[in-house]
Amino acid sequence: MYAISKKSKYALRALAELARRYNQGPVLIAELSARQHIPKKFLELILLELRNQGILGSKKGKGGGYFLARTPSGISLGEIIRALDGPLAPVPCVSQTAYRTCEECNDEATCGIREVMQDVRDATTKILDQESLADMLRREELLEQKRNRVPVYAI
Amino acid sequence: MYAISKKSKYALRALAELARRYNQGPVLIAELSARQHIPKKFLELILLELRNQGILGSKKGKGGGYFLARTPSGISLGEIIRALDGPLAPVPCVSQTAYRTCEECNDEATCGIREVMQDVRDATTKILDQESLADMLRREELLEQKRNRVPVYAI
DNA sequence: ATCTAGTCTATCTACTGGATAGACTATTAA
DNA sequence: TTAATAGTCTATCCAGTAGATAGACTAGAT
Repeated sequence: MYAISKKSKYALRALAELARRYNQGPVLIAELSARQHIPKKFLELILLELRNQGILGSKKGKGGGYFLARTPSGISLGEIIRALDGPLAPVPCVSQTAYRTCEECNDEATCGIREVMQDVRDATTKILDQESLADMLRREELLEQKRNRVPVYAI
Repeated sequence: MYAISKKSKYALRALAELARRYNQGPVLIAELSARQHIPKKFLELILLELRNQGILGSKKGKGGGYFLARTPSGISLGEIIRALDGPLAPVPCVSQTAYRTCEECNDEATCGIREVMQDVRDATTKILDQESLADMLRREELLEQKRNRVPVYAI
């Protein structure tokens, strides 16, 4: 089913990098592309979209580049994914941000599928809307520490 | 993002109908198609696939048709969706049933995105693998009752 | 035997995800 | 003020998939 597109995944990685370097000035597309192994031209489109959505800011000319428009704790993963992949809901009829009726549903009010899908939506938005870029970086730090405590004894 | 395809949605509706008529003999594709407003030829493919996966049984010839291979409480929504749409995981690198490494991930063990997506996967599989067809029908009954208790006073 | 109904293969169209090319424009440092 | 730099935008492109349809084939019931 694979709900997250490559686009969003690339975006998350690029934004994580920008969050790590928050307040250290603009970062070049070329640099992000190289460090995160993201096709440069594709990344351009992604960053542009994120800028239009108010998540990123940019600066042109020499010394320019992209930077977070807000603090890393003020940007949620849910917001990022919604910006690029649209609504988080598994089916249109349970979307909060882009509701659309199922044309063939005999009666939406008593549809069991819908109720279950609503639960799924609630569960995923709860996670993704709570989790900020800052939270995600914190997770990475913890994972890093954990790995260092459990070294792999191999040559 | 819309994780559930029409195929799965059609399947859920058809299976709900078959669950409602469990132990009442085979049901014709044509009848399922008509009652649930599902394109007949498309439904054929879906039912065939579900049969190959051991979720449905079929009987040929006059008086034939499709029927549930197991009891409605023994078939989970997760199983159905997996059969038609593949793994429930939002990204391949957190799938239990079809793990695939992210080719460009610098270090999967410390990937924050991955950890969050794991949480999302856990949350959705918890719901979908717990919920059986029987549970879903029960939900519909409850919704029905609820509606009858809150009548709409309109002409 | 023959009718009925499921099975299977092939095919089609439209759409979308992922990606690339290249011209254009704004900024800034020299 | 101009050359270099770096972001912006539009146009495409290709492959794969979703959704759907057609028709021949096969097994079973009566």
